[in-house]
Amino acid sequence: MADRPMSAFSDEPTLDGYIAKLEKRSEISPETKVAFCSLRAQRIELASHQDFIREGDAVDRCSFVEEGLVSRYKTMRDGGRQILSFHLPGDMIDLHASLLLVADHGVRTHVPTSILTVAASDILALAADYPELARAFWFDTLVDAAIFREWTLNVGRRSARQRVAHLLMELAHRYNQIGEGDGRRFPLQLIQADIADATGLSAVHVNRSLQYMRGERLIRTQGRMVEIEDREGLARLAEFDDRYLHPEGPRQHPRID
Amino acid sequence: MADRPMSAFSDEPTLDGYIAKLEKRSEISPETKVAFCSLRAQRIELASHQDFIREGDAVDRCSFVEEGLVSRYKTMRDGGRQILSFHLPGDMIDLHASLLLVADHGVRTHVPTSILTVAASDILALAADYPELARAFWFDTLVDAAIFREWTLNVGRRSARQRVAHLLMELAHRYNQIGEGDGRRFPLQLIQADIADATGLSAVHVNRSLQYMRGERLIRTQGRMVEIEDREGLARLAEFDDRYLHPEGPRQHPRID
DNA sequence: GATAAGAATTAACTTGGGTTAGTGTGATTT
DNA sequence: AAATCACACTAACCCAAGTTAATTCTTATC
Repeated sequence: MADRPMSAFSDEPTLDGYIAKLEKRSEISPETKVAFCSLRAQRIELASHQDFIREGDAVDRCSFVEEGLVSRYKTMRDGGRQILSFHLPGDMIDLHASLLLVADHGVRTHVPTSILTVAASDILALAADYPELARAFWFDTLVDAAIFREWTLNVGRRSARQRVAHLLMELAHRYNQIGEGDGRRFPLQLIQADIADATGLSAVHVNRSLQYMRGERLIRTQGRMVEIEDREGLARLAEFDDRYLHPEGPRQHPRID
Repeated sequence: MADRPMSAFSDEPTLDGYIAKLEKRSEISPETKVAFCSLRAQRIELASHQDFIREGDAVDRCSFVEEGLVSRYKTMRDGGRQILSFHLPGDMIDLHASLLLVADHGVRTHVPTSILTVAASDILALAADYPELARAFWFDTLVDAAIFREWTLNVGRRSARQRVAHLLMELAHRYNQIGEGDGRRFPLQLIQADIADATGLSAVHVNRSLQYMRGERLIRTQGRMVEIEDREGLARLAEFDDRYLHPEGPRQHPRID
């Protein structure tokens, strides 16, 4: 958390992070921006490894990560956990709460995290009034789905080393997208048991995989920071292709009258 | 295919199947229905095990399954395939084509299949004019994402037997939703290698898993038909909970002015 | 009804990753 | 500076699932 000092938090909860993300993808008119930013948001501050939403909870608010790191996960009867996605600052989580009524998965933090929540009904009303936003929300949902597909491939068909390598590549890319690091260095705010939960492996085997990658000079770690030493090598190992992250934004000017 | 005779195909491609699906979830006004059904659709007839879309293809049309069965999949360099989802008659596939430009996965048939395609720009224009439809498309995308999440759990954390059992339960439910079978019997239009691709297993191990389930009197098979003998038992084995299929439709009357 | 092709099944053997039960190690707390 | 805690790391052993390859069984097709 050293990179983003607590002093950066304004007292008034603002949704600037998400707007910044939208603007990277397509132009947003000033009116839309004003309307979105005037949503009444509530800030929630959570400690590390805290449940924010539990599976089965009724949900009526959508949430954004302002600062920190959260994951969405499902659990098995035997306690096994599968992490489904990670959400970095500026990400909207639980956009689905706007249309679905019950959470089919949990959300929890991995570091001290600040979350902003907005009433789902406000999001829907806004989507009805500003087609630009409706499209942006839909696009967000589509990218979400694309990432889930890639994760299904990851845990379904890749070897342990590939799975861990792929996760590291994804995180490096996504931290880069939000302006942290250069696509090679990023703060790995996860313990090895978390990586295991995300990759469908045991913590012990995650450790073995990380050591293999260090031994092959693909990555280096110093404390919580990861540095990708050999980008091509790691990408080759992971069969990583960043297209599924859809950094380019939605199709433009789609209306043909 | 015996259940749905080829004669059921009208000569004019119609999108009735999808409309029927939407109407199960929420009321659709007659005008919206007319507007949707007047979309210019093209029908494509495909043989069994044919690629319809290949990974990396530029996509500018959205497609619906009229009759048959298709899957979306990703492939590995070594030829390994991971099926990401199945699509039954009435399902919209590649709704994401309306906003994303390149397919990040392939689509192929498993039996002779008839597909209807509509220009992505027409879909977007319609979504802009009929908020009802925009919401329906978004909801569809959310349910899609929910199914991908469940599949990630399936291949990431469940045992081989559980994975296969879970897939059978999902298919039984979905065929039931579209009025085929009673939730116990359904046509399994997949070879064991397909099940392997969907569950992240080898075909041999799928065979072992199926035999286990037959031995435990959980399922019975006759040719391509599967009958679930012990619904509770299979659900328990699979840890199946149908909520992720969201049969209930989207949140109603969400607008609060 | 012979032939061929496509699937399902079986068996023998291998292996990647899980499990258990530890031992470091560096940060906090007292 | 001892004690505690959380996490990283190791080693020994095990097993679920993969691999290969041969053998039925089914289904089309001629």
